[in-house]
Amino acid sequence: MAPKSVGIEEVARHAGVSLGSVSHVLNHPDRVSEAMRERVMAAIDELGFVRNGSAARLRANQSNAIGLVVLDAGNPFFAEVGRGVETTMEEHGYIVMLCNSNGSPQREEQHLRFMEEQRVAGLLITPTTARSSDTRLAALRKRGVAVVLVDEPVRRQNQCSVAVDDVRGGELAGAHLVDVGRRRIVYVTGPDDLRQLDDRRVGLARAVEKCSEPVNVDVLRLPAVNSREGYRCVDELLALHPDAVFCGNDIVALGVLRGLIERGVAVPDDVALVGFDDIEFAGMSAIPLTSVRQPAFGIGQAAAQLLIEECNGRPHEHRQVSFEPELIVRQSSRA
Amino acid sequence: MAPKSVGIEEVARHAGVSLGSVSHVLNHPDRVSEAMRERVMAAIDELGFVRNGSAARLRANQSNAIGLVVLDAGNPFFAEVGRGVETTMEEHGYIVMLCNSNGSPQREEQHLRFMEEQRVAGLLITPTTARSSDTRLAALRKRGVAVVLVDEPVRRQNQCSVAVDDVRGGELAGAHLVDVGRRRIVYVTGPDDLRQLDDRRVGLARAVEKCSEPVNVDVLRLPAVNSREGYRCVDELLALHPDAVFCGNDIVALGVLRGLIERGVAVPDDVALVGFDDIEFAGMSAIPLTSVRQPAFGIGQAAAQLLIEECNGRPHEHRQVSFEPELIVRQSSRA
DNA sequence: CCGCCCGACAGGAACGATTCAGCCGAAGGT
DNA sequence: ACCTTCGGCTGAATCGTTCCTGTCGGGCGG
Repeated sequence: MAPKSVGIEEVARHAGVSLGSVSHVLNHPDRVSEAMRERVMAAIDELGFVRNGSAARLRANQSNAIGLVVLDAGNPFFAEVGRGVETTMEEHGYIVMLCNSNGSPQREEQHLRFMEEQRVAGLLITPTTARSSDTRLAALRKRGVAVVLVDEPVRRQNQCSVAVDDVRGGELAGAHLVDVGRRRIVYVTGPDDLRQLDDRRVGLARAVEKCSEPVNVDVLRLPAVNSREGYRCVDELLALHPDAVFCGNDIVALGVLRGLIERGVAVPDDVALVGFDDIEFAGMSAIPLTSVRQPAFGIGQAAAQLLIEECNGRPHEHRQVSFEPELIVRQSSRA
Repeated sequence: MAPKSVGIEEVARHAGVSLGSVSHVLNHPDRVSEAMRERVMAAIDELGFVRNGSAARLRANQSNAIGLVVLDAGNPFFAEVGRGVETTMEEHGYIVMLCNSNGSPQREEQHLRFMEEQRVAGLLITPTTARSSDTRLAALRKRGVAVVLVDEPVRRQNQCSVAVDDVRGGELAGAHLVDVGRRRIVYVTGPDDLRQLDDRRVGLARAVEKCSEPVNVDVLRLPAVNSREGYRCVDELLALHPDAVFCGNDIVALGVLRGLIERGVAVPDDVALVGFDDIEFAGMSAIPLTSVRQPAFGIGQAAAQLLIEECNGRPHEHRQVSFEPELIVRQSSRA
């Protein structure tokens, strides 16, 4: 079937030059004469030669690809982060391989191993759980792979990271809900090991403590953080008789919102609703959603920038970039 | 700096066995004794060995990775297709590399070349434009790479493809709008070379022709197919005085919807609105959006299935899978 | 005119895993 | 007791590039 894949050698023969010269044309066009370049290029086109990246990397022991492992590629927030990463990486000649861990440590593990086998130059990752990822990431770093944590806070000083202060974000949301007079808040979160979601809960709790009147906070834990689960949990949610609901992210909030509307619950009059991320659709939902904005695109860009610095191996100081979250108040929680 | 990356040879030495045996343990665990396997595994763990995928592929000249190149990774429709692909591929031990062409042929070209250099086993692609992609895809196929077109209709019989009948989808939408008494329809589309969007327009035109009364159809072309552009174009859109708007996809429709609402246009009374794709958020928007559903997850699964068949090289007959679109009527276009 | 230097190219040794032919020793058949 | 067989293992050849070392010829200074 395969028409004897053509290698650099055949190109050389066809152009009547040596093997090494072909390589030079490809990698150091400035070091060869014009005539040579043209001859070789002609042969390449004619034979339809494509360089074998595996062989090249085997020899060079590094590639121009970087890996991006996200928690949920279907979440517009991460899609936007990805766009930021790609934009920056493209400018620097890197290729981005996007992998989706779907919040599953096993899948994450699988992807990381693959990346490691591919000898990627660097890795951007939103870890599923700090514990499970730490050892593998340490191993990667020891092997010389640059690693930048995305959407993960300063844990230790020995690594680069980009994050939004999730606690602060939760606090903003909580303070706002208390402000508009809510006293029975339910926090809707996901599987118990997602750090971001937990930090937001902590922030909420902190804001609530500052209130002079007593405020009740319940937590509703979903098996997965997506619209469907948000929609499904509404009965359970209403059983807690909240006057406000704060969701760990917008896609859950949108699911919840739909459920509330279907049951005739008035938003925000009966129940105020606040999400997190401020994805594009938050402002377009049935009742425009109050949300805590994260600068997704900027996060991606910043992470890519850090990774590039680290890849270039300059005497590199690990840095932690932190973005401030911003509360965007819309109709779903107005007084 | 890298601590002398450990190779298979060092593992062999450490375990006191031959180099070939280590390879056997990794690739044909059934052909070696229990004792050997344990010894080698211990050495691997101890040294933190990770196989060099480049070397392996160089020798084998094929990998277990497949590429997925989509038009817009930020569009929930493609995200869902991606999920379908990943789910199926994972079951068969393949790794999916997701690349985003963002509708740009250059970027697509860049990604395709990268994939080719990587010697991926197969490729799933939603081409930007048929013309620009055709020659490169043909080259890939000639080189023995399986290629399946995603969301692209039966163009020729010599390739696999998975698609939804976009013309039919457009027809469904058009017939519906005519049914609910609309006579001044604007079709909102994107850059002129996107096949899907054009097919939908053709379907719309076909439906309109069947109407006994005269129906006016205008076309509004946006520079990009996203919410922002949809939102921006509303003034221009309203200048055409439509009583119905059909958008090439849901994300544009959601942008348009937001613009209409802000301007106090009553939906569906003044203007009926229909989208395409039926993404998850369509049903959750300010005014639930009528949309033409595509089974995104199923499309991804089917495409992956075809690709796997083709990869396995069985005497493979190229097949074209076609899904039927389904009109989901919601409030945005109800009579 | 001779030697030197320099640019342009040729040739070949890695890179690390795979795989195949071959080897060895034990078990089984005659 | 000898030959065959077979499982389990070894070692070397191999994949396609890269990059370093060598060679060759021409230009230039002495």
